Parts: sequence; structure tokens; C-alpha cells
Amino acid sequence: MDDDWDLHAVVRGCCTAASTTGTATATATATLPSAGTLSSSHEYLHVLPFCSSAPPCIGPAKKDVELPDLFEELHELSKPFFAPKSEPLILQNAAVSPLPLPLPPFGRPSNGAGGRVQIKRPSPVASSRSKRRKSQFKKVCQVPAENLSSDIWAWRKYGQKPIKGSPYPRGYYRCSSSKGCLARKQVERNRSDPGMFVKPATSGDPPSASNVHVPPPSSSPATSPEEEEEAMPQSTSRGEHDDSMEDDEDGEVGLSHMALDDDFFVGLEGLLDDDREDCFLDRFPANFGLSWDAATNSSVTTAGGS
DNA sequence: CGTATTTGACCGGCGC
DNA sequence: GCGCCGGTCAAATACG
Repeated sequence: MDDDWDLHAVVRGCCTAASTTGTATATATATLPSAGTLSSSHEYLHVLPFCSSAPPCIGPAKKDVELPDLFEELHELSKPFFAPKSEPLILQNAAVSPLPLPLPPFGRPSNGAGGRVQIKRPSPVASSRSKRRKSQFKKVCQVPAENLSSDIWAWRKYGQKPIKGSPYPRGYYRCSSSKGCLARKQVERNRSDPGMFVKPATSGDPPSASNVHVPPPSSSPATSPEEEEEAMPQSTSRGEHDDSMEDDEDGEVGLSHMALDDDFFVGLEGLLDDDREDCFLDRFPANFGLSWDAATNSSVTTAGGS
């Protein structure tokens, strides 16, 4: 029954994903084969816990710009979301990560419980399920399909659930780029703006891009949510209520944050736009493009191109 | 054989 | 206090 929902999510690009349009479109479109398909008429709700916004590409990205400032802002924004006292749990990666990104473990809960309560699991099923329902960070921003797919991280689908107000099920993905990556992502089709995804401003891609250290080199980024769209149930009939989702979320979330985040990302995107190529090239020479393509086509996962 | 994906069940949070 | 909904985990299945 959910065959249509075949969600392959590999969203590459915390940076790209965050970007809104213009810039991303240029780059993304070039690399994203499915982007076109995606924008057909399906929409996704891209919800991430936190956006590390520190993808590898950001590192080398325009240092001329005030990236630091941006990061600072980001930090500020994220502070309330992560436990302030929580030091980057990404230490492990930190060592490996060439990027001096002080970004917090977006994907990583502060004291281990932040994003999830995996730590506290006296019983296998007893209390390990902590779901901060309606989490405070339900900020969602619209992200073009292209951006959505622009994710160098690999995401593994760990769940799917039909949402009440949505004709489309929501897919839950976990970052599989790194082993310790606790980043999670939610992808849902948005029926309002075709080709537009709603991504949480606070959402996060790979937990620490900085932490990501080594994205899938030749391996294809895991799955791509875009593909899902192709297979997703097209309930166009519901396309009218669209606002409920976006507007709702927007309002709930707090435009200020959203705007800021979005803006921030957008700006970043712009900065990265230029460097992106560099970054990618640097990190994913020629394989990346192919891999992505292949991945999209075969819906492969594994970021690990170890 | 290993990994990823899919589906169902459980738990907790939030709203009424 | 109860009910509903969302989110995550765990097991099974499929594919590479």
C-alpha cells in the first residue's frame, strides 16, 4: 500500500538543502537528475532536527565572507534547541574532521537525550522511546526539490508514518553517513508547492557536518526523497489545504526563527554556491557526481563509501 | 552474507 | 484524565 511511498532519501546538502532557490537551483539542477521529477507535482516536507549547516562544503567556503557571523547566529539559534552545556559529542569525528567547525552536534542530543533518549533505555522497549512530540522546533522552511536532494549525507530510512493532515506519509531518516551520526530527518510531501519542500529551519542534516568528516566519496548518497515523490501517491485532490501545513508550521514555528534560519541558509547557500563546486570537487572529485546520479537512479544508499 | 528498506507495535507528549 | 497523534524502535523481508 505504501508502495508509492518508496522513499529513498538521501538528501545531500545541508547547505544546499537549506538554500532556497536561485543559487541552489543552478548547482543542484545540474547535479540532480531527479530534481526535475521531483518538482513535478509532489511536495515534501523536509523536516530535520537541526541543520548542522556545516557541511564539508562550508568549511572551505568563502572565508572572505562573514561565515563566522553566520555560524554564530546559527549557534544562537540552535542554542535553545540543544543543551547548551552539551559539548559537541562529535569528538570522535572532531578528530577526523578537518573542518574547525565548532558546530554543535546538531544531530546529537545534548546529554544523549537531547534528540533522543536512546541512552536511557532500561528496558528494550520500555522507555527508550522518547518522542518529543510536536517538538519545539517544528520550523519548516520551504526547500526546492533541488535543494532537498542536495545532500551529501546518506540517510537511512528508519520509519514511515502517515500524518493526519497529510495525504502523504512522512518518512523518517537517520544519517548514515557516519556511524555516530544521530542526525535524523523527516521527509514529507508537501502538497502545496510542487517542487518545494518544507524543511525545518532548525532542522539538521548531518549532525555535524563537521562531524561528518568524510562523506560518501564514491558511494552514492543514500536514498533520495525525491524518488519517493515519483512513487508517492499523488493525492492531488488534497492539494488545496496546502496551507495548513506550511502556514501552520510557519506560524507555529516562529517566523522569526524561520526567517532567520532560512535567510541565513540562503545566504550561506549563496556563499557556498560558488565554493560548492570546489568543495564537492575537493571532496568528491568525479565520483560524486556519478555516484549521486547512480544513487538516484538505483536508489542506493550508503553513504559510506568507505 | 550484509545492508537497507518496510511494516507494525509501543511509548510519550500534547490537546481537549 | 482520556484520547489522539507523532516519533522511534525492533523484527522481518528484499536486494545487492
